[in-house]
Amino acid sequence: MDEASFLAGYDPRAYPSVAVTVDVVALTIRDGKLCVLLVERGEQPFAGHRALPGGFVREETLDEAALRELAEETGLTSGEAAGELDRVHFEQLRTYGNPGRDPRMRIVSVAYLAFAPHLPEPTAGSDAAHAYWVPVEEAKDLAFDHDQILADGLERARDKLEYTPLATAFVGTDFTISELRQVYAAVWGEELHAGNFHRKVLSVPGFVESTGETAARGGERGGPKAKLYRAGDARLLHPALLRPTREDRVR
Amino acid sequence: MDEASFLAGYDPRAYPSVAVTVDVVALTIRDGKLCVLLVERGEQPFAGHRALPGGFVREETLDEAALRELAEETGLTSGEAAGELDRVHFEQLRTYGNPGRDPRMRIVSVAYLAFAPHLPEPTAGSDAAHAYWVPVEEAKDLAFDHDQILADGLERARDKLEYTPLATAFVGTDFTISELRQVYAAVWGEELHAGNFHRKVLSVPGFVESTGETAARGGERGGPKAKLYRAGDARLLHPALLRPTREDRVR
DNA sequence: CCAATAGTGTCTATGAGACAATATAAC
DNA sequence: GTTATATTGTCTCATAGACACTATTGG
Repeated sequence: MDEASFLAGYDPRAYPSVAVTVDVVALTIRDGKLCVLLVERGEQPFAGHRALPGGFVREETLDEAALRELAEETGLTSGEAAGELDRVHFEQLRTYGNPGRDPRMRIVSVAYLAFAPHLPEPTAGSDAAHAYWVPVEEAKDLAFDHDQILADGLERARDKLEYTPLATAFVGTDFTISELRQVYAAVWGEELHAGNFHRKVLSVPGFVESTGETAARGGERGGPKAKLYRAGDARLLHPALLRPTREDRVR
Repeated sequence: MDEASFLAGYDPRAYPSVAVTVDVVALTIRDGKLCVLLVERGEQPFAGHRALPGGFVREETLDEAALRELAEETGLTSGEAAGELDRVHFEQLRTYGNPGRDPRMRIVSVAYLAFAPHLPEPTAGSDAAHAYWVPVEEAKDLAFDHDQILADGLERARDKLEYTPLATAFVGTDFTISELRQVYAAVWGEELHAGNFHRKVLSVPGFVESTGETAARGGERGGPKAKLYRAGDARLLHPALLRPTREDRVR
């Protein structure tokens, strides 16, 4: 029986109540580490545990709900700070709806993935005082099934770095090739050969384009001033930047 | 405010009622064409239109709901025919929840993608009498946002053929390289060079393994008897079988 | 000066794809 | 026999990655 004929004959409110929420895996890079935005839970269940930011879906699209939740948790809801959210890349990750994933009632949660260049630390005193960035390797024992959601989000992020220009969502509008390489290193958790990476990025059509400008200064410990680039118009990278040591992932 | 603290303070039943359904994009190959399973709608809205099979989620996981719906629509619910479903590859596609996607109420639908070797035509007289396989290029003007869901499913399927052994889900347990090539041709909608495809498939570790057997007979119009293979243990293809003419998809 | 980094050059191994060649089986 | 198909061979070009080298800048 299809959805509609079912609907025509039944009142859905007669069914056990189901709630729909969004949860957001928001990733950024701070101090060379890949970090995820977490909130502190003060109440049962999972009091004292950390969780992904999220909340109920209102009269809005799922995408809007996810963006709203991120804005609320980061405190970037107004003023010039709200503009920061414009550069955040958003995409739906996956939906989690196992019975029992929330001990109180049936909750179906649509998880989103967000990639941010460098959002500020949520400031104390705001609504978001209980939210903060945590290096992903320290984000363990999250509430509900959020460990799984985070793991799925990280896997997606690592995969998409290979064949999309997603990495540019983690840096400013103007960036050096080294900065881009550090994004890959942080997300993949391994160093990349600077020379080969440099040549490869420039060889992918539409990945980056030169601004003609040069960085204000060299590296912290010396080195020439790097050229600046901005994101190109490619939506897919071809050829892709395959990550090393993918043999493990094959079987 | 996160999901849980919100829950603690609010009765979700006070919110506008939201229903959760699953819709299934079930694909198979019949007569060399990629086909999708559709159901005929007899009632408003969208009476006379076709739709993807789907229905409400019950006290079960989302995956179970999708599998159940497919079983009901294909009539493969009992006996030896039910075993056919064991070889169906299932994966979650995406969730659709825009307000207004169903004109009657807020419905959030979790879409699934199913790849089947060769399911029988749903038999008349069963519950599934109103369901049938349709070549994807003829599947237009579907109910609700199902055109979009189908398009997303096809895009996913085409992508996954590149880097996963998904194509083996469309053929029997034993198959020839030519049969595998015809799967790629049907899903990608373009012919592939037989010689290069052959060598490439065999060069990917874990994609296929020889059975040692040979097909009972040659091609319909002549040719040698092909060797038989079965799916290997690879979960990802490396190197990938990149599809031709991907330049269009880059920008 | 010294150390670190940006950027380029070179070499090798591998894969993609065009094309050709050979062998086998249906009709 | 004729034709289509399975399978293998060969050649060329592009790319990945290892490694080396030069130039530039901060300290």
